[in-house]
Amino acid sequence: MLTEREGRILRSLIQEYVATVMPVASKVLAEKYNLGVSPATIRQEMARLEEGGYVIQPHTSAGRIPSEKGYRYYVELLMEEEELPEEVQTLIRHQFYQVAREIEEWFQLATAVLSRMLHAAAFITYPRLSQPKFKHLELISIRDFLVLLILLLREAKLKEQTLVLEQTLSQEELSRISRRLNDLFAGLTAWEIRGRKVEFSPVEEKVKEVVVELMEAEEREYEELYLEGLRHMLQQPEFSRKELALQIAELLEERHRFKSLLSQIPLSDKPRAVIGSENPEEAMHNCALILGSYGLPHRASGAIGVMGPLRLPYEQAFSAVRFISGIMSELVAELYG
Amino acid sequence: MLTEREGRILRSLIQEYVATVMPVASKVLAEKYNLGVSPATIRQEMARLEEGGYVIQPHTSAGRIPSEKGYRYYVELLMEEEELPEEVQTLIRHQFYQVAREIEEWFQLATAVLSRMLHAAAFITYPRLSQPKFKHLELISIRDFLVLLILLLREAKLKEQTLVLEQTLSQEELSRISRRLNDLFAGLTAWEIRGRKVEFSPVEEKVKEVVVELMEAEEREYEELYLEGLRHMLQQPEFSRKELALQIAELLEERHRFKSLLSQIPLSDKPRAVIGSENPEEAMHNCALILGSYGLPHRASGAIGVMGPLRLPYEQAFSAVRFISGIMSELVAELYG
DNA sequence: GCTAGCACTCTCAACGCAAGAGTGCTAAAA
DNA sequence: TTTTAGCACTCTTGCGTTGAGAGTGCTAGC
Repeated sequence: MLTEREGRILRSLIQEYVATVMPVASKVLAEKYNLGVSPATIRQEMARLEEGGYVIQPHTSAGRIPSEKGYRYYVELLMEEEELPEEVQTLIRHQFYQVAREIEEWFQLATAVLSRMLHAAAFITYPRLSQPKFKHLELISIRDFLVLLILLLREAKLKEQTLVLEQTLSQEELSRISRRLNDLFAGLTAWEIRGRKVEFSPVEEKVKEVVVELMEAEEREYEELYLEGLRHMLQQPEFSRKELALQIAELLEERHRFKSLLSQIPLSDKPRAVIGSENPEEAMHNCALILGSYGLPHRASGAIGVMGPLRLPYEQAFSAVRFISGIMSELVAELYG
Repeated sequence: MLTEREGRILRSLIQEYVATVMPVASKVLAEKYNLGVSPATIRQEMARLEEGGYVIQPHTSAGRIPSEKGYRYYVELLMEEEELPEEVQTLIRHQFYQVAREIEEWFQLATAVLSRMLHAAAFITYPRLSQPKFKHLELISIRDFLVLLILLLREAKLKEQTLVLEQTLSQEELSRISRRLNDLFAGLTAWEIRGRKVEFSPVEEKVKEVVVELMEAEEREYEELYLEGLRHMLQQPEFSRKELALQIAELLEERHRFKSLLSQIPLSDKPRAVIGSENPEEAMHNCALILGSYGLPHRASGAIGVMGPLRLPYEQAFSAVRFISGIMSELVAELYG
């Protein structure tokens, strides 16, 4: 626990560092932030902050930069959380009501806004249910034995798959089958469908199998992930060392790695920060993540967040993520009741 | 037009440069490629190649590197095109028959194979028809006024859109409407649907409008693009200068820019190379593109290709793209008859 | 407890220098 | 006439030196 003055100095130091990306000297702190003490005093305090591990001195004759511990302390205790300015809020809301009523459009917009605002990458996942439920299926004859199965889940998630049947069926027969299965499966989970003890024709049996598989796959993992603004993140000077940038690019290209990373971090109603080596993924030890959730808790919620260098404008990031996730929640609630 | 010996030297030089990424000296050419002449002679020839603009000398005491013109000449006249080795072909074919019968899976695999094989980024677009034709539509009630419209086109492309109606309709009524429209629109193009002079109810009219819009949007541009292996490309030493790498990352993140770039280059049955400044997009003046097509000509064809540094293994790239596009053509033909 | 002053340390850019690589040219050989 | 051996020349690259500048830690006095 830091004294009040140590805290003030740490806060100023972080703000200055976030703005300038250069080690911060005692002199500039004394000049720019009216701390009411001389550089010499600040130097003494900084030495103690360093002892405590909150700041780091790259070399003897340099200023200090915040450490992970410093950022963590800042996020926890020093940050003055604020709402986005009213004008910005209306501006963003406006944009959301101008695009089409489609979840992909919202994703696109949400990530674009976050990414541009924070000069970081932004991402969002599909809203996900712990137990996806069957809503509707449709079978459409493509040609000969080939049939397209379209499966709609309760949470408005659409899946498709082509099937190869042993025999050719007319569109009428297919429609009859899909009507029957729609009646039987309405509102059920994958597990409940498996347990349904009814006589099925071989074709129906096959369709049922595929439906269950698709639903179980859906249960297992986050669905497609929207990611945008990688370029903003990689422009930041901390990623000028090429290997760093590559590690990140690699991680994000292997979507499943990033997705499984997200599912390791429990979501809460408030956005939380994952700073540097707190992150299970080694490639992200030089990054900070602000991760929030949106949607209807326990029904259809997804993750949303930004990813940037450790030197993130944390206040802004928190309020932006909070605000956008709020909007997304409203939109999702409106659409899926 | 180069003499036979100049050609041999240029070819050796390019091969050596592609392998080592360092300016090529006369001595190593004489040693490694049995050209039957001494370094001194090679030096004279290289001086003439440089006069002709086929090679460049980074500075006086360095070897030569190929210029764009040199690469172009190589691709046109010097390259010995060859098939991929038999084993590799069977290996790849095998992989294709192991994944699910789904176009996305094939895309994923095709780009992964190309990208890994050539250490470059690989991409593929959906097969596209000059005139998409209506196949089937489905209306599914979501809640209150909200309806999900699913539109399937002849070329097995699925589109979806939510509609807001003025009134609540039951699933039965929706099914009746979709049956009627399916009968009326079967096999028609957007233009033909517009011309259909039939009495429509307001709801039907609205659905028709959306269908036509979706189909026209489909006509206008390439559909979603699969891109993979950006990391392989950016690992190449020519992209160690950060700005270059960033330009590319930026270009590829703005998908529409890349797509419109692709539609500017006419597709032919043979893969073609777009080298450096031949590319209309400035950010790609340091890249080479090998661009092929696949699918059924004039019916459902898409673009497929790789993108790497100028120093691409051109023979391999051509044969790989040719081979994979062949496989994709077979698969598409099989699926869409 | 705070601060002015000063010595100390470390980085960074500039400079010079020597080694090495590869060429172009010339004169002799084929 | 063409090829080649030999050599001088040029340019890059790496390394060590040096001086300026930045920022600190410490100490003594307020």
